[in-house]
Amino acid sequence: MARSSTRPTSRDVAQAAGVSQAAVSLVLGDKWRGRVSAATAERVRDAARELGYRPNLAARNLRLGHTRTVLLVVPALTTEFFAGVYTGAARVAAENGFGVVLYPSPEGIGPARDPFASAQAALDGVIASSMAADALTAIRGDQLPLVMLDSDPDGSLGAATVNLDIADGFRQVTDHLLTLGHRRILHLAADVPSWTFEVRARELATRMAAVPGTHVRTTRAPISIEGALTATESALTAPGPRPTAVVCDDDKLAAGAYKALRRLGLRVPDDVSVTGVDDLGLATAIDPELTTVRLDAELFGERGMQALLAVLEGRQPESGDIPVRLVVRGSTAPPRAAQAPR
Amino acid sequence: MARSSTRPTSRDVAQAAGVSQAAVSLVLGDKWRGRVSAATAERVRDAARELGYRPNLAARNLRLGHTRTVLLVVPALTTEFFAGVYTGAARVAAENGFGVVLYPSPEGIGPARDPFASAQAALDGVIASSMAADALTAIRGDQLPLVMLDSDPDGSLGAATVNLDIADGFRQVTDHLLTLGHRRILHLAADVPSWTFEVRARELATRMAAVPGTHVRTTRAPISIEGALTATESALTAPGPRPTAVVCDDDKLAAGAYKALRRLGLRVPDDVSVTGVDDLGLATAIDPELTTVRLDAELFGERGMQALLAVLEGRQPESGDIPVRLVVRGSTAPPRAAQAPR
DNA sequence: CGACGGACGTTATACGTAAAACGTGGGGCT
DNA sequence: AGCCCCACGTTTTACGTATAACGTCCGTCG
Repeated sequence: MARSSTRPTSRDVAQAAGVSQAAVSLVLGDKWRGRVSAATAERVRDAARELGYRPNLAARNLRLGHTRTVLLVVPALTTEFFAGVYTGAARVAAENGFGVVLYPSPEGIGPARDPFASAQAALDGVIASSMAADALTAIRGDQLPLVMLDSDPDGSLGAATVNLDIADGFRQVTDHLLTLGHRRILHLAADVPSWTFEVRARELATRMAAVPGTHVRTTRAPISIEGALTATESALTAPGPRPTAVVCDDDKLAAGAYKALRRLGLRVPDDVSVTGVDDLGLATAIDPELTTVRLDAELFGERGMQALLAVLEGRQPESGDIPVRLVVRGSTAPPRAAQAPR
Repeated sequence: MARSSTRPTSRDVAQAAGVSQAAVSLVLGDKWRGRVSAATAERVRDAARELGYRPNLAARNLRLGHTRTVLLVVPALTTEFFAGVYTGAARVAAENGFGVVLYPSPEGIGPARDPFASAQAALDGVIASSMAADALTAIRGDQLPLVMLDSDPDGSLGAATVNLDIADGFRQVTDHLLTLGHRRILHLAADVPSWTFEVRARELATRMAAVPGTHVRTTRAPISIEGALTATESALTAPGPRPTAVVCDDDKLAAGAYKALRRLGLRVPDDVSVTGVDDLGLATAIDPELTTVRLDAELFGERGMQALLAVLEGRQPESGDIPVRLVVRGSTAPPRAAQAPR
């Protein structure tokens, strides 16, 4: 496991395998048929794996004169629509050995920059959302400087983290609902394995447990309107006293909850209060407007980048969670029972 | 204007300026103080400009051993939230001489690919949305193979285009509303200079003009809920007979129209019908669910990529617009007048 | 008057890869 | 027996850049 501080090159692999650099290139480029014996090829591959060899893309691109990479320019605000465009393009690209990189045209990114300055790539570091969990193992393969967004600060990755203070957000939500008089809460949780969602569940549970006579039920749903709809519908038609409030991990889940409640003939907020998290456009598009925890996505990104810069310069990244704020709108009100005379 | 078929290198610039390649590197790297005379430096810069010199980033990266580029890994579906994350990160990055490239973690992009395979960059070609108009001039600076999405097919750019058949979509919308009995329509148009929006206005106008006794009014709004709200509100409170239907260029505009109508005490679809374009999550999140033109974003992306591949291989890109389909939901109904007995 | 240093450049080199050009030994064919 | 060609590699080169190391020429100072 003794690794040199510098990345292994094809020459290192060659030395380890006892062959020339050219042989390594042939084997790894899968052009060795009839040029290298199968046994030698195997030895080369083993050595490459052993050393954790990754070809230097800058060198390859320079040599080849092309990059098999394509740029997709999309309007500044990456909407769901263009996310789909990207997915389709990336699929076809992958099938053809191409890669796709997104370049959202800049807006408020300082002076108008050369659209291609951003597109050089090969990486000095990585900022990763904890929700993109599947990519993480591969990321650790390289030992690139890494900053995790919204990940367990004590996680095993040993990476710097930048977190939203989502625990405080859920504290605010819980206090708001308790103050209004709610005692039975349904937690519509995102069915995604991520630290940030675990925190939400834990915070809601402990906060409620501190108040006698309260009750929390949890139901999980994928982050989609359909998923939230069915999950909420079945949770609310279950036997037992009906919750007076639905706390959702996400605005989109809240939108699904709205639809479920409508379908059940219940009104928001008169019969049931609803809260979300994010405060994107959706929160004010639905009726009534959603009481939700506002996350400052841009600040989040800035802090993530600053942390990565710190790591790259050998400094200690700034610590401290990013504050969040509950925005109270029309979807929360005192429960019926509380409105009735005692 | 006679350009060599291959990109000029720093050596070409050197030759043109009558100096060595090293001098070019010094001047362009702004490290020439006390090493090169001001006059020579000026000559070098002129030559570089003249030849349209662009440094080869692969070579630079190889030489420097770093790239000043960072990867942001986001969950597969690039949501508005992560668009904000990107914006913030990109701003800080730009201030520090870094670039940011988006890598949405793949989902349904064939076999799980190396997360970094996509991130090599330096470009073979470009796919550009016509809405990212500001970036286009710079794009033409390089003479990279270019595919435009939803752009004027006869445009001056001389680039390949891939278009949605949005004209047919608006034909379907118009016919749907005419069949229901609507005669007075408000067109809530996107205030964005783009071919695709021009087509919508034109198609609606000509289609309606073919039917006597019909009338279209147009009001423009930025693509946001707030913008749509105020535009719709003022358009509907203007003097004259009230439109019985609002045709929106976009689902988000439709959501704004909903809010304006609610504020005016009008019900959808009983008092006013509403249509949109896109059919994203928003269309079914609002109540009633929106009658809208469904655009197949993924197919759009695939076709864009295929076209670019064709251009790169010297083939003729496949032609033919991408079909779209009107999805009828609860936001359209016959107007009151048509329901009344004749 | 000799040498010294600043102004102005140039030459040479390395980054890591891909692949063309170049061996070399031995088995099979004529 | 002589030759060729195949299996199996190696040596060498080039991609375009940044920069360390190395000249010159001339004015100036001791």
